[in-house]
Amino acid sequence: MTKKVNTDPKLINEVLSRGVERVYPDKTELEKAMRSGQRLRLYNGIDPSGPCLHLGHAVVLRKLRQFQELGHEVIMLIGDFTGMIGDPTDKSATRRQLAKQEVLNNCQDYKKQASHILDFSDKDNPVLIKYNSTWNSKLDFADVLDLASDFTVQQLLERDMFERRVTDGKPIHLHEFLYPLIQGYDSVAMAVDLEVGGNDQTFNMLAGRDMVKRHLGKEKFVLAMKLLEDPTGKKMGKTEGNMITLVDKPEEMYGKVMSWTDGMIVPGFEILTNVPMTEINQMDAAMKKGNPRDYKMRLAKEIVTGLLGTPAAQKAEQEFIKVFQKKDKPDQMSEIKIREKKLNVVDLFVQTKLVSSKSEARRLVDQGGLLVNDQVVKDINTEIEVKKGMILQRGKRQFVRVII
RNA sequence: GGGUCGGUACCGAAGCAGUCAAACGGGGCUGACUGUAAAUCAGCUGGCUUACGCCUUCGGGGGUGCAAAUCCCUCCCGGCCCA
Repeated sequence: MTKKVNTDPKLINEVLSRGVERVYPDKTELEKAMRSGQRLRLYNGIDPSGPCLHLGHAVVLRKLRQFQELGHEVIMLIGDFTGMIGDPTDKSATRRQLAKQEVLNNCQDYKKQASHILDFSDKDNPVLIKYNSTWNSKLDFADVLDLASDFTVQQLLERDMFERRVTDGKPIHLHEFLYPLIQGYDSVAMAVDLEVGGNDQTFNMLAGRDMVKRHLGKEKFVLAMKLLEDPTGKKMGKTEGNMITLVDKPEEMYGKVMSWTDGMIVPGFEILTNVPMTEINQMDAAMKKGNPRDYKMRLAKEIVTGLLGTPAAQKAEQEFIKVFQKKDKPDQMSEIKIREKKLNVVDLFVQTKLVSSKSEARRLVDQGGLLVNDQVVKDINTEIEVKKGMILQRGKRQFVRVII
């Protein structure tokens, strides 16, 4: 506890309000603690359900980064234990082993991906990585029962997700029910002062707060972040295809941001960039008169810059203007070797993997969605002479270059 | 343990012997339009086939029948109620 933390009230206020949905028990209490010079230990837990972190994670990680910069002790917790028992359909032992391997694989790259945002190698105050299997796998049944006695069934049922499932007559598995306990125990095991997470995690984070109070006799603050979504509640690319992951190419990131609804622009600036709030408010006002597209382009550029740096962002923007505004071709596209000299369109596109089946290729030809060197293919019987450098295109955004 | 309802395509959800590759909604794809890859509108959305048509699919397995997602048997999984 010799390390100094920054107690600048203005900075603290910014950290505790920007992109923040709510602080529990309340903001002033946490503010007081931070101003006192106390070095807080805080963390965010990541569920290793997929191989890639995405922008939703970035929102929370960015908040952690701000705490790191203030000098607080930041932990990135990987929920490898919780992740392993996560899927209720996996019942057999062999499947569970597989799941374990998968979870490990998923975790592997998290550090690398998160290092776009967090600093793990800072000499004075690096972000620490922990795995919750470290302590969870040591608990025995008696320990679990002891922890379980902290809560009543009614308390756990309060979670809206459970409530809904009960009214819908959907199953709730017992281990899902215990999730808040397991997650809450992380807070106890690490003896943290603060947990940061998305507001969808509020229930679990608060369960942890209760447990810390009971077992360690201290306050654990909870900071719930706003989620990445349109203010109208419209979800923002939550489906896999549209989710922006931290391993996406800059061009992809930029393009995906551009496909967000206009309503996402202001929240996006708030939670994913460092553009000052005053400026964001100005833009908000200006946007109502002008063309939101330009502000969205700035947002896309800011986001890519924040994650991958300025050069990448500039390139991505140029590419976007080229391909989508001027309807030109991208500079780089994937390439494929074709052996045959002459092929039917359908077979040709199947080989490039631009389409997944012959039927799909036929459908797309019907719809005018397949192009060879800018020419729309009109007839599925068309024979194509395969030439080097030939450009095959599906729809507006998928290209492949033939290299023979 | 008893009763009862249910398991359908990527997801949600209709269908309950032939006209079912299976309504509808979401998602995805393509097109038109546009300031955008937004919104809106239109089409498409199991596979093979130029097409006629054929093949695979409705929890698993086995039956009945000219014909099954639809009926019967059995197994697996779940909801609700009773104990």
